[in-house]
Amino acid sequence: MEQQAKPRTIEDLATLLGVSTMTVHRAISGKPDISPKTRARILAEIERLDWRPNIAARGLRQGKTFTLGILVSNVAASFLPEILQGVNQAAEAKNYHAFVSVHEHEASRAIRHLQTLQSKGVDGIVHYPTLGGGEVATLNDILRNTPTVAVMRAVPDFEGPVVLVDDALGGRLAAQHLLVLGHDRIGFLGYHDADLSEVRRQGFEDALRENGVSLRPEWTLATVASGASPSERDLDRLLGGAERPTAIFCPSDRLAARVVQGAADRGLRVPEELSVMGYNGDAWAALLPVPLTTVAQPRAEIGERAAQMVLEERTSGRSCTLLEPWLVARASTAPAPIATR
Amino acid sequence: MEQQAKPRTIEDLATLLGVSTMTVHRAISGKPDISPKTRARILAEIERLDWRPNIAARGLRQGKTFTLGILVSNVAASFLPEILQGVNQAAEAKNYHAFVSVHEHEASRAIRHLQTLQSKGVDGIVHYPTLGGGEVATLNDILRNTPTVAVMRAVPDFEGPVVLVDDALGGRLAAQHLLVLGHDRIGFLGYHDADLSEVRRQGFEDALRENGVSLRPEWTLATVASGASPSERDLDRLLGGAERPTAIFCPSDRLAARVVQGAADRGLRVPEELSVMGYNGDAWAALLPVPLTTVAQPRAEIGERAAQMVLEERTSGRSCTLLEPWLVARASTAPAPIATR
DNA sequence: ACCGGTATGGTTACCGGTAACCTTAACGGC
DNA sequence: GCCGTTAAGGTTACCGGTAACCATACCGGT
Repeated sequence: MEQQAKPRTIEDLATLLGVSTMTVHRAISGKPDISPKTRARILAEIERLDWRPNIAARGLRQGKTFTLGILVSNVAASFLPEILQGVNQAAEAKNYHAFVSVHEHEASRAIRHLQTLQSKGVDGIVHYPTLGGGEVATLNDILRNTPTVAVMRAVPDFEGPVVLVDDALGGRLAAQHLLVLGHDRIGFLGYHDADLSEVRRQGFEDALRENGVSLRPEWTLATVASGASPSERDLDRLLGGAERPTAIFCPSDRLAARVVQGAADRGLRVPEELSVMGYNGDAWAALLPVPLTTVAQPRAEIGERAAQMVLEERTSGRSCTLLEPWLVARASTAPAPIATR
Repeated sequence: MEQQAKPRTIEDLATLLGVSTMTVHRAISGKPDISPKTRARILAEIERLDWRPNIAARGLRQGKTFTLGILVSNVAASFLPEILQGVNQAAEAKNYHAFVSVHEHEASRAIRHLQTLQSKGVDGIVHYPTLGGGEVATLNDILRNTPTVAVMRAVPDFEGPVVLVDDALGGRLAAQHLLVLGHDRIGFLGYHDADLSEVRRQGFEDALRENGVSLRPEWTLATVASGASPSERDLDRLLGGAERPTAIFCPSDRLAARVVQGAADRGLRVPEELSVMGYNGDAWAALLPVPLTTVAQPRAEIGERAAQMVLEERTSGRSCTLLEPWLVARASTAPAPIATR
């Protein structure tokens, strides 16, 4: 039983089958000018011999690689898996292959990866921008040749399309929820170095004010470094005084979870004595001892939209897709306690 | 001020500079037969014009792409970010570009991605196997042409090299820790569908037995589906009886965290009345109200080793690198309480 | 003046596919 | 019998780089 040598190239295969490379090509590409019988025979042999074309060579000739590059800082970010899933799905639906490049928060690496992606000839790039903007120049440069879209975060000088979730609206939703529950002594604990935090706070505050409730300055802290935890001092300021809020809004679930814990440490019951709201809709936040009320985002859809925009080719300049977050009410919020002062 | 057209190909560039493509090539490749002056001039122009070669074309000619593909189920898995970081670093140290392909736990997608990676001509593949083995045939097939290494998990029929952490040793370390603390009423709560869980339990049990302590069958549960949480029934069985263990070992931090919570729900103090051990060294486990004692793994090193093995080309058949885990003692374990029975 | 060697650079073919174009045989119509 | 048409397939050039080989100028030595 002689083992047939595996054909490596389309030419090997053609020789093996006694036809020309073009005929093989017609069989695999669905192009006409080949008899159904011949096509069937060739496809069967390809299957049997487990041959696959060299995608790089095809891409070189066609000027198209059916490939989508995704550039992110780090896959640990809680919402990235779902965004990637969205991108993947939209890409595969159009027969594209999507892959992820990680830059670990280093601008030089991000730039290098962007250039590599372009050099590899990807048909589009989806970027989740987290760097201060050190890569924006490169990004704009690449944008001129390769469709590129940013997701989740608006970058000041980036000239390409963006897919965002309306963070101001998210803040408003949080405010409405607390207003309906009758709260009027309300605080905020956010990040000092994350633009998202500020936008969410702004929407939150606006909605409160429109309803005649003010966000108390003495209970409005934006002191935490993103990725860090609030200090005990911050928690004391919010929860330690005789005078304290009945509800606190945080622009992330992580922060909210810490506030809940800080409240517990100080003997405050959540939600009976204190309502706490998070943001993001992280899955783990539903599994906490006190499941968090939060504002959720359509993560998979962000990815899908981004992929679609990138692949639709209409380089119609800077467009911005704005998706809507929604409220997920769980156990960390409750009607405001009767004022006891 | 006329805007100079950007050269797209090496030929455009050569024409623009009044030299041949070969001279440009010599400048960028570091090959000899070019004067330092000419090289400097060309490199300067390349910089100025922001030209980069087409990597696909280069790869086609050289039969090498300086690219490494990583295939994983889902980037949400807690330890993947660090493994990816390790792979990335090792790859970049050798001027390779590493990227990640996600199959979302679907065998058909995994197979398709593996084939795509090979078709793209990657120089190596790092795979984190989570599927039941449906992709192993494809994997072995691809292995014949492209160096491939599996990480973290041993797959029965996979014929290529593997980088593993010694889970049995991890179990033994956990056992030793509890033995030193004087525990002899010990339980286990693990997964029923994860081989890792079983191996860790085995090592744990072996080390206990060698020291004359038995892992009580009535407190040894492997009932949880991986990814799920233990049922209240399971927790009751471990913690609810009058007769109960003084220490419990879990093969993951997630599980251990739930046990700690279950203990709190039942009025048991951790670690005074119950010691709980986790596994994985997840960062968040240090931030819990009771920081978890756990067995940590050299995650970045796993990635580095895998990348090195793949890139070192020595296709010396099935080799297996075994790395060692270590114990991280935190607050969830303490000396065994005085027996009160 | 001629030769060989070196320094520098150009030419050609090729990697593995595909687009554009060319070839052949069979058939039908008049 | 001749021509046009079509079905089915083959040939050639090309995508953008690079390996292998070729060409020229200039040098010192005899």
